[in-house]
Amino acid sequence: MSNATIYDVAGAAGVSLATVSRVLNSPEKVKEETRTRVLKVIKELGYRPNVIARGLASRKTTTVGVVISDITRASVSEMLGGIADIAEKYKYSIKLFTIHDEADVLDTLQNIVAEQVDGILYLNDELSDRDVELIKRMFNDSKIPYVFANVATSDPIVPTVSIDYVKAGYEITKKLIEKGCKDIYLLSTARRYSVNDKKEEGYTKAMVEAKLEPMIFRTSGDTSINKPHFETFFADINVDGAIAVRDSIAVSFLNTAINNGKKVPENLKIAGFQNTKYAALSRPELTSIDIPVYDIGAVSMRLLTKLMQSQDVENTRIVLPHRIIERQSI
Amino acid sequence: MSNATIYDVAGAAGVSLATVSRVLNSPEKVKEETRTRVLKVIKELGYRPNVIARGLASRKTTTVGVVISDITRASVSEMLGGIADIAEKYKYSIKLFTIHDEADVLDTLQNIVAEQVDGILYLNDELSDRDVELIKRMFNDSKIPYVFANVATSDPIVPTVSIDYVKAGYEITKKLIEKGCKDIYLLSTARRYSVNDKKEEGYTKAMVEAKLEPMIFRTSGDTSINKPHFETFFADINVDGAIAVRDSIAVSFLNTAINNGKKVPENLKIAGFQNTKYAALSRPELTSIDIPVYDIGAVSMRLLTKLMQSQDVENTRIVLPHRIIERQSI
DNA sequence: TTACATATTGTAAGTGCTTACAATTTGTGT
DNA sequence: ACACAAATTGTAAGCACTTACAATATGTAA
Repeated sequence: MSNATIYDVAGAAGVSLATVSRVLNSPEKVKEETRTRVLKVIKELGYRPNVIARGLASRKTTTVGVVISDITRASVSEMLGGIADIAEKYKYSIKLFTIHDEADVLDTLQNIVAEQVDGILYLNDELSDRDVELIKRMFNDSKIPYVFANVATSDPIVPTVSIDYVKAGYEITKKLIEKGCKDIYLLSTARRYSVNDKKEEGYTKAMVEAKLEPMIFRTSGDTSINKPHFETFFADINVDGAIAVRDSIAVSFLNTAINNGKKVPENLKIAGFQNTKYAALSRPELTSIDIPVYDIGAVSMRLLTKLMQSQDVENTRIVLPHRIIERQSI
Repeated sequence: MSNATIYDVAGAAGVSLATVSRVLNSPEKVKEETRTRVLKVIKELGYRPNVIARGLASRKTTTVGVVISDITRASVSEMLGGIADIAEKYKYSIKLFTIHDEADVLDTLQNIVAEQVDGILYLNDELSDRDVELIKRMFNDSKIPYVFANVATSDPIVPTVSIDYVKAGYEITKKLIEKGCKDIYLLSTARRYSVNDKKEEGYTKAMVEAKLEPMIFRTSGDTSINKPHFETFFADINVDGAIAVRDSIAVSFLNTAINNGKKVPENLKIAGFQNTKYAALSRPELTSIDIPVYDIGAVSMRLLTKLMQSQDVENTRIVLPHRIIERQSI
């Protein structure tokens, strides 16, 4: 079927292959009459230009590489949703690259470059400033436009779409303090993520301002691990407020608390981050910082398209708004 | 940097470009000595073959297309995880294609074919038999190997990796009956999914066998919609057992039930499907059918690689095992 | 009608690789 | 040292497009 080539079309339409190519790429350069004739043949033959050949000849693949570490995380897949929608709109294809921390990052990136993508979207909230610097240099060298999505970096140059995690951490902490909490814990991950560091920064700032002692409890993001961890927590710790860096951690903590006789929100107020489905599916429902993950994906893809088409971009460091979704848990 | 071409390598190594190509593609055909020399130059120049040019010349792109509808669903992203891991192992790249029901499916598929992928993985539990037939014909025409992942089809030929959803539905229903439930509802989606139809089939079979009345309640998969829906449910309906086609629906139902004074599992036993994180994060914890979603992805990708390399495949319809994870909710 | 600008189309040279085939080198047995 | 086969390397023709440049057709004003 649709394995017709541009030659077949040219032959059937009685024109040269260059004309067919023009009909597809710069139709205004072709006389109306022949254009419609060629288009008719194209439709009849079900012709679709071979994307690979086009990519080789034009040195553009209309493909973007999306680099992710763990796709199964809810925030990542939702971001991908936003990316996919915008990519489709601008006719870009998406090539997925997973990167593992054990692996040689530079090596993987070189592979990505060899894939001839037109641009790269890097989603990774675990990136340190040093990583960012490394990756940035690599992409600059190969002159491929790139955008970091949901990466907290202090580099003032790299194109980034994210939210102000420090502010978010500060605000939710302040809110708990206003509600009368004194012993507020931040439930964070054992492994360091740059965005979680920012949340911690905001939390700490609010606590110190209120002359309260900041207390960070680190555990795993895995429910089966953090649950027993939380069990021991209630045995000997005094707590009337908790902010978790992820909703799933917050819900796990909330369940354990209630099983240990705590009343939420009366004795203990809990909030999460991300406003995922978990928040709406807990009992009581969880207060959470809504992070526009889908939008982060969509906006970063949009920014990348501008960069790829070397349009002027006024601001390459976009901070999206967040807001506190107040539910029953505080 | 790494924008060296095969000519550069050939020049620097003092061989023809054909030899360089051989070093990369069939190293046994080139003398040990020159091979090491060429490899050394390759490393020095940081040369990586241009994947696009290679694809054009060899008519193989070592890329698979993965077709999905809604990537944000937990089961989909987890499947993608399995796919990505196996793809990496066999050095295949992944190109993502999202397909919307409003859109012209055939048109989208033709685009995918034009992308010159070596194989296609179709993830979509919403597919009807008629859809499958259509898609199958399309792929056969263009001679591209394909595998359906997590699609329930009665077609005996199409390569598929899935689980026995009828059996799963039957088993969980039977389990509730054994535990003494009489008024067991199946909570399904308003929109029809082929896999949900299978679950319903198994449920109905078990109910009829036990001389109980099968009752299917259809609602949205969206919590904010099904929650009020469930509220009205308890006003005038007698129920002592519920099986939901998704964990998130089960948890939403469970929360509403408890808020309406039901005791779970004493008065009401609830089970879900998929054994996602939601199941472990509900209170009480949710019994659920564990569906090896990651494995479905991994196995289907493995099957596809075999098909792409036209290896003999004994069985192209793979049924993976499921099992009931019994927790506190039944 | 002619000269010239402009619109339209065709020709052919890439794009960076693979691979069939030809040419050359090497090794073997005599 | 020679004939021949096998191993190794090189030459060149694609692969299916894009695009600069050339060629031709068309339109306009004098």
